[in-house]
Amino acid sequence: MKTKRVKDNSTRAERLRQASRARREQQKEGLRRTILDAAGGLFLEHGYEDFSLRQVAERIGYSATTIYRYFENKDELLFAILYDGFLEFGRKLEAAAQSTRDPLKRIEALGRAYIEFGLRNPVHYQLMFMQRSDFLFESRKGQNQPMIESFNTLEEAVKEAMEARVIKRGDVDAYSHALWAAVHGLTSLAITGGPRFTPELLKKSTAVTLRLIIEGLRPH
Amino acid sequence: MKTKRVKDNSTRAERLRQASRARREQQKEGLRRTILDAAGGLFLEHGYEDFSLRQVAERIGYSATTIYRYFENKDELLFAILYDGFLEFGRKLEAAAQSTRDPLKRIEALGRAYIEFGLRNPVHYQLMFMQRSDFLFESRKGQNQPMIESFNTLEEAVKEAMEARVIKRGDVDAYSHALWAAVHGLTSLAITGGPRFTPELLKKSTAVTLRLIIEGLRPH
Amino acid sequence: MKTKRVKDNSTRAERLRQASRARREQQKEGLRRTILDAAGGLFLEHGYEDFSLRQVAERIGYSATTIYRYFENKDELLFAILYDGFLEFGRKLEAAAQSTRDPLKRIEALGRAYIEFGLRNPVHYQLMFMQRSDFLFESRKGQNQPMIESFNTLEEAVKEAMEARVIKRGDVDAYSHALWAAVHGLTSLAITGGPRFTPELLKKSTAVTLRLIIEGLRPH
Amino acid sequence: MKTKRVKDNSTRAERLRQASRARREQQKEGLRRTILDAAGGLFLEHGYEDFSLRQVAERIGYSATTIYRYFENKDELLFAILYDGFLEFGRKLEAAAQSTRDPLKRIEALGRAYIEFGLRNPVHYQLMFMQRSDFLFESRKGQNQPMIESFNTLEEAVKEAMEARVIKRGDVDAYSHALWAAVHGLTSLAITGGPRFTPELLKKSTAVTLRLIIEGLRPH
DNA sequence: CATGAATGAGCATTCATTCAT
DNA sequence: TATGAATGAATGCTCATTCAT
Repeated sequence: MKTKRVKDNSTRAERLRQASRARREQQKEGLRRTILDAAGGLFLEHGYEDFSLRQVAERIGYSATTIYRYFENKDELLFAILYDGFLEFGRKLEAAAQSTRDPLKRIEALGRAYIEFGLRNPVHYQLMFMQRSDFLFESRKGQNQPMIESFNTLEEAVKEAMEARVIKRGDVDAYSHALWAAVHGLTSLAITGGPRFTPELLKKSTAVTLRLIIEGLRPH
Repeated sequence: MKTKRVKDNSTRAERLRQASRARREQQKEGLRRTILDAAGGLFLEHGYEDFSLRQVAERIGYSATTIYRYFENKDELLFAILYDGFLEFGRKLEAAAQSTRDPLKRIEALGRAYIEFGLRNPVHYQLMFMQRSDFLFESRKGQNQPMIESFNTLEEAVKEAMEARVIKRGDVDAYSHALWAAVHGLTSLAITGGPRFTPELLKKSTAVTLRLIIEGLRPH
Repeated sequence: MKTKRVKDNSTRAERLRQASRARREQQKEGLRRTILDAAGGLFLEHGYEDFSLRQVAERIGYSATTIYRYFENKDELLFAILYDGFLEFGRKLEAAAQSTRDPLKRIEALGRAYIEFGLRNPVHYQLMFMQRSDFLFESRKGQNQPMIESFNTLEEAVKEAMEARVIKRGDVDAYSHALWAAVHGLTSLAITGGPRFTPELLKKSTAVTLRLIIEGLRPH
Repeated sequence: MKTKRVKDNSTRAERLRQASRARREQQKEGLRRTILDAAGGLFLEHGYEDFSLRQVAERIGYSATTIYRYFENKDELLFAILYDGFLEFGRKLEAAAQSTRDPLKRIEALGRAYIEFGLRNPVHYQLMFMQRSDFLFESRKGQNQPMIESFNTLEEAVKEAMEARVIKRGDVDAYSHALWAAVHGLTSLAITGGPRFTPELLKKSTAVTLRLIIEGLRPH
């Protein structure tokens, strides 16, 4: 909604300098990345709706048309962000899963990794889990594999813990979703909540949430 | 005001006029609701961004201009939805809080009421908790009371339960947020998740989530 | 142009009070006048373009529809202002003409009266002489008599002064137009000029302009 | 910039590219002018209020959006006209001032130049002197220099004439404004007056007005 | 590889006006 | 006498996208 749009306060000169920097970076890494990053930035600052290719173009100091060299259209660009997000997300969860052999600690590690990912990559997180993004997958059936795999990592951990008898017997699927819900709830509230969620509150709540869930999962 | 002036010896004409006015007012209220509902529907279908007064108008079969008779502008319309949501939300939580005297059961009831509200009013829920809606409150300082009260209801329940020693001692604030996060996580995932979250899965997960949290909260 | 529009700073309450006052006045004098006055006020404040029946209606505390009881449409309202202006203008010039028997002083008196009218009735003056108002006369052929008469008053005075040999012989028409131009120039600059034309400057310039013209008109 | 790098051994391709760019730029400047002219035309025909970018677009046979490639927004377009006007106006006055060394003739020349400018550029003149155009300068502080300079040219001429004793001693400021008022009066009446001001009448009145003022200014 | 030119569609909002009551 | 309800048309402006170069 226009109402929300905040005019970019940076002067034209500043924007150009930024753009120039962007150009330099591009030589190293490819314009594609630059676009992706700029898009992410805008996303974060102005939200989903006030995110236009035009603005991305201006920010990176290239013409709007140029973006079309790298992404077929807006959705494609959005999908690229989304997909990148899922890849990184998968990597982080995997790493967490392998960080310990203790099934219970693994669950906790997964939870922490999840939350941390969201807080560090709010743009991706929003696109991945807080927005209707079905339409982005529509013409890309099967490409949502990464999301499924990530959930599998979680589920696997729950199953193993259950088999190791360190958590109560029960419906693995339901347990996994409950776990997911808990960490997602915290993450998304933190992202949307703005100033309400101070770092301290967040830390406290994270610890408590994870402890509660783990505690709840334990036998007895 | 004329109603007050005459006691009962209003002429037939007057009574008719009154009736007519009442009817008109009811009609007016009617269209207002219609608009609100249509807006909600669009919101749900197309998401936050693709929601325009134009579309609302078309959907209800009125001209776009007409909407302005009922809402001063787009934000006002959005705010109306939001506000309605908070009122109903508050009512539901309050009702849940008073549905039982057992502190532990009260917490569970609150959780269930929360989730249920979200699932039954996804439009409102999205606007209330899944979107940056600060800007709607910006020019309406003080009107976000309902939101605060609702959270208080939750916190109060946690505090009482703690005082009654049915849950572990601990940081009330953190516990409350953790509880909130858990129910919000489930609710929001269910809303965004689309078909993935089947009614059964949802039911299962809800039960499990609440049990986990409650279990986790219990002493020992 | 919207750019120029300045939001009405008065609170709603104030506006209502104003409206109520307007209502009372109406009982004495007729709503027609109230509308005319409010229209003039808006005209003055917001300029020609940002002048809407809607705003007039709001200002006087009546519905927009009501205005149509008194004026067939916007142009009619505009014309009424214009016409009123010409009537009053004619009266003022006539009075000035009859205020003295000295032909030279009469010319000066006319000039002063002209300028004074413009400064006291800037709204009317703008509509009468500073705007394309042909279209208002289009369907009212013959109703622009007052304007012609006013000019005649001027021309008559010039002619008499010439016959009385107190001013140089010459083209009466050209002299009259030159005189008109001089006072119009001052008046219109003063109206548009905003703060540039301070009261002092105005006074000085008025005196000088009239003296210059009169001086120039004198034989030798 | 490439033009600078190679001395003359530019390849044929490069030269072509240069030419193409130049042509394009010329075309660009061309369309800019076309827009400006069309805007001016509309202005003249329909007046200030009924002047919309849409209409300009339609008139030149381009989409409304296209205009935004050439002018950031409506105000910018208006300002461009205004500014062009002031530049040309300044040039014309300056030329008139330098056309003679006789102080009295210079004043007359300035007056003639003024009127002539107005009649030849009615659009610009209206925007410059017959309309509230402050708001266009609002965000462009300091850019209204040309207007001030022009008035200075006038005032300077008056001052010099006074020092040369060819006009009466008196308040330079007041004299200048009186002079300005006289020529402005004639010019603006001619512009608004439509058919009433025939070329002959205009010529006559111009001559008379200037003679009157000059005559009035002369000592004795 | 990158751009400039251009557009059609859309949006929020305001306006003059009509009609039934 | 006055109003509430409603509308079609217009406005300034932004957006995603295409096309030729």
